[in-house]
Amino acid sequence: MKRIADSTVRRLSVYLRYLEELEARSIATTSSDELAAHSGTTSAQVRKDLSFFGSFGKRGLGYSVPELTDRIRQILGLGREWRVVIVGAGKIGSALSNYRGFAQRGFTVVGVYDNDPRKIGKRWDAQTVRDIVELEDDARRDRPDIAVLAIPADDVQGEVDRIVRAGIRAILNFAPAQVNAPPGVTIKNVNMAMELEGLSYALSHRE
Amino acid sequence: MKRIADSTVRRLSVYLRYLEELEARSIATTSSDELAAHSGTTSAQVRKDLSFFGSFGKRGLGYSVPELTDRIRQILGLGREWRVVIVGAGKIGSALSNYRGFAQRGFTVVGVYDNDPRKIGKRWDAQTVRDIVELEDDARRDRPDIAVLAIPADDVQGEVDRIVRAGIRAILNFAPAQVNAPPGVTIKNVNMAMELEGLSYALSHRE
DNA sequence: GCTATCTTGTGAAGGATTTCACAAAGTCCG
DNA sequence: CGGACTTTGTGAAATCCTTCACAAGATAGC
Repeated sequence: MKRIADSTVRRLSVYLRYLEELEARSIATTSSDELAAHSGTTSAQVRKDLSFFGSFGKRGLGYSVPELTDRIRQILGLGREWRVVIVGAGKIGSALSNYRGFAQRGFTVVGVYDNDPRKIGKRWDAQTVRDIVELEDDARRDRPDIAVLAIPADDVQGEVDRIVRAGIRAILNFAPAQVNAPPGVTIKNVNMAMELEGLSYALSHRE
Repeated sequence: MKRIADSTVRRLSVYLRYLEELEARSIATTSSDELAAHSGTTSAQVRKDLSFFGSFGKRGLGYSVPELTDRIRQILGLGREWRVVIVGAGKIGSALSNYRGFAQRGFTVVGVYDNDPRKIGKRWDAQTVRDIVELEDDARRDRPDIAVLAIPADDVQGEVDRIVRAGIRAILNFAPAQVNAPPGVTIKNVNMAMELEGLSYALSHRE
């Protein structure tokens, strides 16, 4: 299959959220126009995005909400459980695992790790914090798919290497640091400093 | 001035982080090649990004670290204090305000708000949580520039409207919801669900 | 001062993404 | 059943962003 742009995948996520809302309200059909209005894009963009994966609508009528919801879930790979480990038993990881959409979409926390002796062994949400050095051994048993990396900026690369050695091939990185991963490992960076600086830039360049 | 791509501004942020590291190590000069290697891009991209704002290097030599650091800080609008209010006294806001780069780059928390009576009046980091209904009045006195919106997905739009009424023109939104702002107000969305779904998509579409 | 070498700054080319615009397919109603 | 209307799916055009490639400016060594 042709490579799909990152921006397309992100928009599918947004469409899905609105579709779930429609489903909860028992609304049976929607249109590219309506999806666009609630997703901050245009109807042509919605149709183009969906067209990469098939044609799910009916001309003149629009899209069946349950069907399109299912299709997008399938496209995004949300039809199964994803096993997640959180590296860094701090506030960000906690916010994430308490987020109700997290479990709802099939993401399950199978372990929480830290390197701080004061945290190891303590209760943290529904988990007990484990020593980060045990990640590689544990991974053989727990088979996590995704690591959420939420540690301070120091030695981010070392932890990325450890995660990769543990056989995990997807990382959500909250540390404000640039990291390299071998090919075959996907990293998404969420960088609050960068976003704030983007706002600072926007505020500074108003005419 | 010509409109600058969002991606360019984000990369400037990354360059700045590396430059600060070089500065801390008292290294006097660097090159587009070196900046690129530490920022996950190419040297041509670095030079092109900088060229939108001027020419800061010396041919054959590279860039002066202190000078380029200053210039990028200026471009990003980091030469001044930015007054920030946090709406939603939860873990995300707390993680953000405890992040050491936050104060370092001139972002100051001038108020924390919530609508939960159990939180209002309580201590939260170095602040006392105030009632969200007071935001508009307080803003006249505190003159915040940026609002960090970190509440659950319900009624995000209502809070955005309140923030805009309070005269704040930049919002960093952590709520997993699409929001509309009037022109002149900049919103950056940080959406963890979206990022996770992006990873799910990547894991599902490996050959 | 001359040559070899380095690295920037930047037009032009190439590639990717978004927008346009319209034929095709379906519904609705008289 | 036919005409008016709606909305999709998609090539083509337009726009935006990245990469290429190289002249020009600067240094260093002899």
